[in-house]
Amino acid sequence: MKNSLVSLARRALTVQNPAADWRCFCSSPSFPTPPSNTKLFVAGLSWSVDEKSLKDAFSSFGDVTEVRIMYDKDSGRSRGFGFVYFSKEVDARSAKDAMDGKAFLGRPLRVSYALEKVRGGPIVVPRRLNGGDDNNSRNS
DNA sequence: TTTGAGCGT
Repeated sequence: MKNSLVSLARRALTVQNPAADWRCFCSSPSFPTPPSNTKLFVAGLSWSVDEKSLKDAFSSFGDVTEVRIMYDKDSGRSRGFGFVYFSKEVDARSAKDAMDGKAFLGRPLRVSYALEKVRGGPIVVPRRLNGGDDNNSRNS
């Protein structure tokens, strides 16, 4: 019967890719363990710091999967900050807690969790929540 | 060319 073939064809077209639906579930914003905790934002780097030395410094606290330093495309020098990828968030936290504030190559190092990259959207920096131009009056 | 808050192809 032709009707049977049509039904089959319709079914095939209706099914499409079930994987697409799964993708939506996987990219749910309410994911329990965000991988953002494994990415560390390292600032305060000297202009002569390379990825190798940075990785060597952070690899002592855990498994460093990758280290990336932002370089200036014009001058080719490092921008003074980079990103360190850890395999475990516990190692990342240890490294952050240990290397944050420590001097690296003569410069104070600042380590914090990297912000999640958002496509086509401004990066939210929860750092400037402490006011700005107002003078802080200390209470004793 | 030289030193500093920051968040990336």
